[in-house]
Parts: sequence; C-alpha cells; structure tokens
Amino acid sequence: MASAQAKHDRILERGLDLVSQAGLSGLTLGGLASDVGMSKSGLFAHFRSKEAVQLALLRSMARAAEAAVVSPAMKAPPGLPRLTKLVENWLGWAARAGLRGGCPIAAAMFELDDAPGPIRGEAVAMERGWRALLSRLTGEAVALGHLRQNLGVEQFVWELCGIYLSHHVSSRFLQDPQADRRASLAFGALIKRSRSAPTIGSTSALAS
Amino acid sequence: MASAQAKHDRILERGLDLVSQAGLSGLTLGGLASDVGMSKSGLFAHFRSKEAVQLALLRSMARAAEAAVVSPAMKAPPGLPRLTKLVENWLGWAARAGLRGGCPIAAAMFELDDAPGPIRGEAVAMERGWRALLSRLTGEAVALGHLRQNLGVEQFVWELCGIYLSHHVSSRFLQDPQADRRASLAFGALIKRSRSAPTIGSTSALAS
DNA sequence: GATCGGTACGACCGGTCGTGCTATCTGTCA
DNA sequence: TGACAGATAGCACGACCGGTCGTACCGATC
Repeated sequence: MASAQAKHDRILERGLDLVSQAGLSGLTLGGLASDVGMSKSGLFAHFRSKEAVQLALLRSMARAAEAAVVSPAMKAPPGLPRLTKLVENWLGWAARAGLRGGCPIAAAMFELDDAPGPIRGEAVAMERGWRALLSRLTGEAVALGHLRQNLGVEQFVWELCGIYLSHHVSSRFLQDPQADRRASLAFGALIKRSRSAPTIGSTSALAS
Repeated sequence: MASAQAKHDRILERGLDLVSQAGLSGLTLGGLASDVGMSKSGLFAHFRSKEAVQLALLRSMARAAEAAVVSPAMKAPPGLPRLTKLVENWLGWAARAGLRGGCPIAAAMFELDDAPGPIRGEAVAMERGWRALLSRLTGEAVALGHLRQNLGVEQFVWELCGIYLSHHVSSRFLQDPQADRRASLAFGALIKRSRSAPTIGSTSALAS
C-alpha cells in the first residue's frame, strides 16, 4: 500500500486541480474521492470534515504557489530583476503548475468575499501574506535604487494585483490572446512611472 | 393578485441580491422561492429551468448596472468628465444598488471561467459589451483632446478593469478601508500618463 | 499470537437539489 | 352567476450532498 502521507498528498494534488476548475465551494467529497480512486469514507479517514479538506487545500495552494512562483524568482538578483521575475512567474502560474482551471486563490477571493468563517479567514491571511511579500520585494527594489525613493509601495502592490486580476479575466474568461501582452505593457508602464520622481499635483482624478 | 410581471420582477430583484452573495452557482431555487415568499414550484412556473433563472438574472444584472452606473454618468459632459463619472459610479456600484454582496458580474467572471455553456456565453458577451462601452467613452475623451491622440484605448480599458477588480478585492475581500483611495490614486495615475505623450522605448518590462 | 491505531470499504442516514405533474385558487369577462 | 385562464401550491421523483455506521485489512507492538 502506498504510504498514508503519499495518499494524503495525492488527495491534495487532485483536489487542487478540482478546486481550480469548480472553486472551493464547488468541490464535493464524493467527486474528489472518486477522482483519486478511493471511496468517500476512505477519504474521510484522512480529514474529519469537508471544511478540513478545504483548509488543507487552501494551504496546499500556498505551497504550490510558493514552489511555482516564489522559489524560482528568488534565484534572480535582488531588486527589480527579482520582482520582475516574480511577476513573470505569477501571471498564468496555475496553468504551468498543471492545474486545468484558473488560479484557485483568485477565484476564492471573489467566492469567499461574503462567506465569513475559518476558510475565509485563512484565505484572507494568505492573501495578506502574499501582498506582504510583494511589498517586501518592491521595498528591496526601492532600497537598491531600482525604483524611486518616494514610491508608495502599498499603492504599487495594489496596482500590481490589479494587473494580475485583469490578466486572469482576460486570459481565462475572455480568452483574449493578447492577455500576456496587455499585462506586460501594464507592468512596464507601472515600473516606468515608479522609476522617475512624480510631478506635483493632480494625484487623483476621482472625487472622494 | 399582483400581476405576473410584477412577481417576475420581484423574483429577479431578490435573486440579484442572492447571487451577489452566493454567486450564480450558489443560487438555489428553493432559497430564492422562500426569499420572495412563494413555493419552489410556484417560482418554477415562471422559469422553465434553473438555467433560465440564471440567464434572466444575468440580464437583470446588466439592466441594474446600466441604471446605476451608465445612465447617471451620461449626464456628465462628454469626454474625460463623463468617463470619470462613469468610473466613480462603477466602483462599489453593487452596494449602492442595494445588493448585500459584491458585484455579481465580477464574481461570475471568476466562477464561470471554466464552465462552458450558455450562461458563460452570455456573461462573456455582457463583459465584452461593457468593455466596448468603456472603449467608446475613452475614444470620445481622445477625440475631444482630453486624452492624448496616440493612446492605446484597448490597453487603457484593460488597465481600468484591473483597477476595478483590485478595488473589488481590497474593499470586499480584504476589507481595506483605503480601497476607495487606492482606486482613486490608481485611476488618477492612469489618466495622468494617458494625457501626455509617451516617451520612446522600454514599452515592456516582461519578456514575452 | 493477541492487541491496537490507522486506513479503507460499502451501505446508509437525513437533507436538499432541480424538475416535473396535478390540484387549487383567484381574478376576469361573458 | 358561471366558465375560463393563468398563477400558485402541494407533492413526489431521482440524484446527489456531507457525514456516519459497522466492518475489515494492515503493520507495529507487546
């Protein structure tokens, strides 16, 4: 018999794929069980509830993203090159990681925005952690002089996340073949105006 | 007895609220029926299938967004003022329209990206139409000289959608009180670099 | 060799899902 | 007043849901 840990990992691996297609709430224990080739109750011996499965899958997503997106980028030189490499790995990472659906975390952010509970809490913590990482790498790029000293790092990260989300929608939902190019152009523009010092005035065009 | 049309409208109105909270796939006929105070089969007499309900709700969303976002903005002077007003009305429109959840269309874009079928088709058509409207208004701002002549309108709209999505995530999922300010700053920056002529070179920071 | 925790199974629970069929109610018009 | 049509309710169906049951096989331990 394959070791329990191996089976556990296989459940999470297949589950990740299912979640990427159907979302966290679209996942069913029976479907997952038959997908890994075991009975529903056999799967239940590993996790005590569906919520436990969802939580484990959420954490499994973080590990998968870490391995596919963060780790390879860390080999790039610190500062802007590393940040750029991270964004390259980020866009479309789910497909490259073998998932048939889109980024499960992005989908979860829209799926869980009105669903209080431990699942949502974990997802929020994960997203906050991810944005903290983006902020840290951006801060390093500032410290190394690759980006301007007075850059609003949080704002930079906020807009970067917008690029990711827009890329997700245009590539997966609208199936726009130009999605990668659009994201590349947007990131380039964001970097460009984060290099030089900003001019004064007209910081906002929206009344608040 | 209330007219059938009135009941029909009331079903769609309540359904829109439910979908904004639970998503299109999270909607259940029984839940919707009890929410409007009728039996499941009574509701079923109005629509012949759940898919018909979802399609009707999708179109109802478009009408609601039209009324809450587009129409009021059309009273503003054409060009940049009108576009700005539209974006103002767009951000957070769902809450102002009385929906307890987030923007149902934004959620649908992540929910349906792997669900082929007429629902997805309709949603794609709606989103394409929405982006065409954004492109048209942006084009008017260009024609009126409010934005620079060589602006990439499609790219502008693509990045604008990213701002909307990032605002949705930060305000609803992360519950960041700065979400409105962040979106305002991002839109301001987008407008600013869409006024003046771009410098040459370094159009992209990502290898393609 | 007896015992035991972990893993897995098939059967089954109460509940809810979408979907039909049929009966009843209600307002309208002759 | 009575007939008709549309709206609604009641009810039942098969499927599937998350979850529990008793049971059985496994390797390790005593």
